[in-house]
Amino acid sequence: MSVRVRFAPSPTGYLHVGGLRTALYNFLFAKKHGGTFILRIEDTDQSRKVEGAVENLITTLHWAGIDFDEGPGKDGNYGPYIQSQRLHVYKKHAEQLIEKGKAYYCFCTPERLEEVRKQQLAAGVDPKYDGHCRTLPPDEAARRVTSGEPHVIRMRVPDNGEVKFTDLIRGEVVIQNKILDDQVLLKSDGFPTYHLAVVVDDHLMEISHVVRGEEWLPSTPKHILLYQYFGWELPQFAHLPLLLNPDKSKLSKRQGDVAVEDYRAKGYLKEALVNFVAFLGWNPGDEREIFSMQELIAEFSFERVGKAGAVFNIEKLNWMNQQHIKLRSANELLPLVKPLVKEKGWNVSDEYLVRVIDLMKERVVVVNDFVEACSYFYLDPVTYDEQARSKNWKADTPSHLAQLLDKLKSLTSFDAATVESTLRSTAETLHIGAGKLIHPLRLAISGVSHGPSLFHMAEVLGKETVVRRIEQAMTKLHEN
RNA sequence: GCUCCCGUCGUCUAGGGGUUAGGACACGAGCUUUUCAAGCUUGUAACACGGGUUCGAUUCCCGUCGGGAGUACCA
Repeated sequence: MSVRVRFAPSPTGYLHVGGLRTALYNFLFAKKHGGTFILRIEDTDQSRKVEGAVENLITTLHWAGIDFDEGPGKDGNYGPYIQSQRLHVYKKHAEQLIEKGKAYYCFCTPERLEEVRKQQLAAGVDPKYDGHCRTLPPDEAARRVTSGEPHVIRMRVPDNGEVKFTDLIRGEVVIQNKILDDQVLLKSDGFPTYHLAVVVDDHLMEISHVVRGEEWLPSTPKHILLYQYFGWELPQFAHLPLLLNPDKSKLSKRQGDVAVEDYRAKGYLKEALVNFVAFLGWNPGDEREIFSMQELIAEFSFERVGKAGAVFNIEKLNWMNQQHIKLRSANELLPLVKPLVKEKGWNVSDEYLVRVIDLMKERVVVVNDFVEACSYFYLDPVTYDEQARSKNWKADTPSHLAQLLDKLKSLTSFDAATVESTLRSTAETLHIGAGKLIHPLRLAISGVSHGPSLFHMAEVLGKETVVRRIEQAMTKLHEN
């Protein structure tokens, strides 16, 4: 049997990192088994529809390297892939169930339902549909439907018995029918509910494995009942553990960023985010942690997916991002850094930027740090770190620096080694430690006390800039 | 409330009837070093609890507790 899996988000906003992981596991599983990965849009709730959300979803998935084989704009033979375009399909199937006696028309108003619920709650009973329309004679129901009375279609759940199924991740799960509600399948606006739409679409699209979040586990028995009512073969189910906030509740906005594009905007690499999210609930069984998409595909399996929820831990993501940045060459990083520099209005050549990236690569966490954490590569310092100044800028510093400046000015080549030997020989002549020149020089040319190798920094900055900044520092730091 | 799921360092996790319970992030110390990182070495830190089963349970069973999810004409 060929593997066909799907990622089926509702277009209610942006791609959530939890959604990214669900999509990723589906994708990995499909690719590993030479299967098909499908994107299906579950937009059956008109009130929650957000303009542009589908496009955004597709763009973000593509950014992450998760491309679908079938989906909106990429037709296989199972389209359309947007549920709002399949309304007639659901209606037909709901009616089929009515004919079989497995579903029935319900004319209860929302007000009555609300009232019933209230009473049940007050009486300490489980809130559940009371079956008011369950026994309506079919001809009467049909008459009321044709007369245009508002109605929904509900599934008829057996009063007893149980539903048993095997989840690829959780093993055997058993649920008693009697706790299941007569779920609405077709809403009064003619749209299906999730429960009808997934089952119908998963069957029609020949989905072999339903891989989704754990929040669907409790409603899976309803879906299984529907498969049985239709006489369809069951797919395999795999319910993924949830992604959690630091306080262990289901990952949500409010406690941090949840949109994939937020992480992208902050300068996280797609490789890092994918790698990180893959490891939230899965591991290869050994001690390797840094994985490429290809490696994930090669090694992924549901057997190695855990059952417990996983806290989304930014610290670890930061570390992984560093690792992936170090794995990339400066040239590969260039296209990511360039737009950020442009945005700042800084005008530097690609060649220069590559040298900056090379110097900073080992000390940034996110790509944005290439511009945020080292502005001295682009602008002369306007302020000087006070702590560093008081520690390293002594009374005799200006005269020492003046000597160094003279020698630097006369240099014909300004590579790191030359600058270093010049500085060291100057220190020797002055009978002072090299540190007496090194620290002030760093402060003068960068304004701060930390950063890449001083001599390489000087080389990249160039003689002209270094000379200018030393002179600036000597006047500015004198004023205080 | 009810139903279901889950429970190894703070976090992500490996492991599994007998182990010095392993790794990673974070944190501490050291080395390196012109600084900051990185890197290397190293330290602190975990089997939720109570009963069983067993020669022996962290591992298997039951219960308790804890956490989460679901309980809609939302997905």
